[in-house]
Amino acid sequence: MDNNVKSYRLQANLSQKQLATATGITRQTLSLIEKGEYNPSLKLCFSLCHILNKTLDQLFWMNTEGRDNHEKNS
Amino acid sequence: MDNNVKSYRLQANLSQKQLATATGITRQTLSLIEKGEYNPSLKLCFSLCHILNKTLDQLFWMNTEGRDNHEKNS
DNA sequence: CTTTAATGTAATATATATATTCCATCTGAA
DNA sequence: TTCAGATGGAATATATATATTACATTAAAG
Repeated sequence: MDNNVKSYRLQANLSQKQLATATGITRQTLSLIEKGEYNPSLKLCFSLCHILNKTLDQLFWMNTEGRDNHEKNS
Repeated sequence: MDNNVKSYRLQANLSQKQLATATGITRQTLSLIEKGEYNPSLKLCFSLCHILNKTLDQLFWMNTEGRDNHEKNS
């Protein structure tokens, strides 16, 4: 459940409270999401993507070496 | 909550039952997801991505004209 | 005409995401 | 030192995702 939400939030110069409010969730939920201790719904992920102007892959797809690259050009 | 799960499942020549079992969910849940009447958790999305060998964006990111392209090259 | 695979759908139960409220800690500014 | 913003964390309540079970329809195969 790791993600890039925190780094993109900081890039956008937003506090947890600001991002949470803009996204329509609570600060506590966002805090747990950033810490990777949460399993958010897809709809919530979309909301975060929209506010941060990123795609799902940018925010949530961690390309570790364990995971293969899923052959993006196929 | 639209997605490309069904088309990629058919591309992989899998039945709903086969994909659901491989993913660790029930056929009913997969059926509702494919029909867009569901808000799956991110973990479940990851499982589907893994089995179908696709990324989150490939399976769940619908670039309609309503949604902007989030400036992928920034 | 049966049988079976594939899919849609509904009712209920359970697990868990999310909100709400509250408190603690830290940092920077007055 | 005091105060306010930012964050982490816990307890409880509510909403909803998901499983389970069951039944229906359609199409293909015997």
